[in-house]
Amino acid sequence: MPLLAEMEMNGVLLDRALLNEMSSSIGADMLRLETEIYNAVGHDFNINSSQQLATVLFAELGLQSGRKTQSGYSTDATVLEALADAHPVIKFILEYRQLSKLKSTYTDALPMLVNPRTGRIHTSFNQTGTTTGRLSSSEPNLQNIPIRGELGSKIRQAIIAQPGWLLLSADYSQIDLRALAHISQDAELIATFQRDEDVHTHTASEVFGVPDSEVTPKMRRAAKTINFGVIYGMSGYGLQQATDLTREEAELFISTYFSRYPGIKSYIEDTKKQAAKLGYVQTVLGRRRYIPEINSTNRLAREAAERMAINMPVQGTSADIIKIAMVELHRQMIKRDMKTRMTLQVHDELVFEVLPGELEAIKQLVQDIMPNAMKLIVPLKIDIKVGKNWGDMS
DNA sequence: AACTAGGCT
DNA sequence: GTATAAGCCTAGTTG
Repeated sequence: MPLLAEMEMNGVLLDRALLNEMSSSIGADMLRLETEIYNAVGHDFNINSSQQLATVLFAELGLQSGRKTQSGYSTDATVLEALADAHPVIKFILEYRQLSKLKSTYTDALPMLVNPRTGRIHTSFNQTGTTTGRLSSSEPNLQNIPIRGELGSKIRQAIIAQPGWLLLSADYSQIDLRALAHISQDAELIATFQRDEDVHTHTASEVFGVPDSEVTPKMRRAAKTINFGVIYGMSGYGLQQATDLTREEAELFISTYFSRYPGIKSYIEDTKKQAAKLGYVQTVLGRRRYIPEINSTNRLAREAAERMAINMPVQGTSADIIKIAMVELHRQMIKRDMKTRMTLQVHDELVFEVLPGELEAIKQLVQDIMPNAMKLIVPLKIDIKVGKNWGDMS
């Protein structure tokens, strides 16, 4: 029996042959990279050890060390990327790291978690594991299956429907920013969604002072970073780190953003004040998160608490919305005695394993229920895709 | 068990 | 002077 705090859903099927083949080919690539790395460095060492790697890079090769961790110099991807032109071994290490992650966490691990009785993977969806109201997923975590890059997308293709069936994915479009528009009541952000515009393009247009039609990909990318950054309480420094802007440009970018979206600025200020006064913040539905550190005399601790306070109502409201949709969808599927099953939730996305004869019915249900799960001041939109696996859908 | 790193939304 | 973007889970290394 699962704990009350877990949902045991139907499980998903794996293309084991695909994963097997990927494990082998990744393993072969890693061996090649290993040799390249040892040659470039002049000796063997454990590439998986960040400690040993730091010694090699910063003490032996004399590369410029950067950020420090608690125990020494960081060798994470942002540090290595900055060193990519300084020594040929860096690119090999970055590639090795990527392959190592995908192999150990996914292509090797997933097949071992197939239940011999059902032939499926049964993750646990933990309902009490987060501070914001999101679900989490474990053993295995099916909420962090790779999607980026050729290999990532290939791993996702290994999550398949049973023969003759289909997977349907329905994801909310920009749900966090729509929740933010609702909570903050910012006029400009509300108008963007009411006009059904591309939110990142529109932010770029506002901040750079050009028409939407003249927003370049680079401008849109910067706007996207700030749109997400705002939800997380990002600083000028943080924006600078995440983009190729200078510190001054980043500061200006943020202050311009707040002048164009004054409701967002007030939301952030009001939320910090409310949290300090009450000791908690809450979602639209009243789900609370207590944040005792909000009044800490330690500035770092207090500022971290402020960012949590800013983020929780947004992330938590999105979680409330998709949970309502899940409950209602489940009810309606039972009522219609459908064979189609809800199989995964990934924060703003639901995945169903669909009997083809029920495809139109489930599409209709999803389209009726998800956008109407909660009435916000802006519309909720979803995108629906269908395919034989989770990797290529249209 | 703590730490580092990296996968996802 | 210092650190600086929310929420998770898993794997490998180290002591």
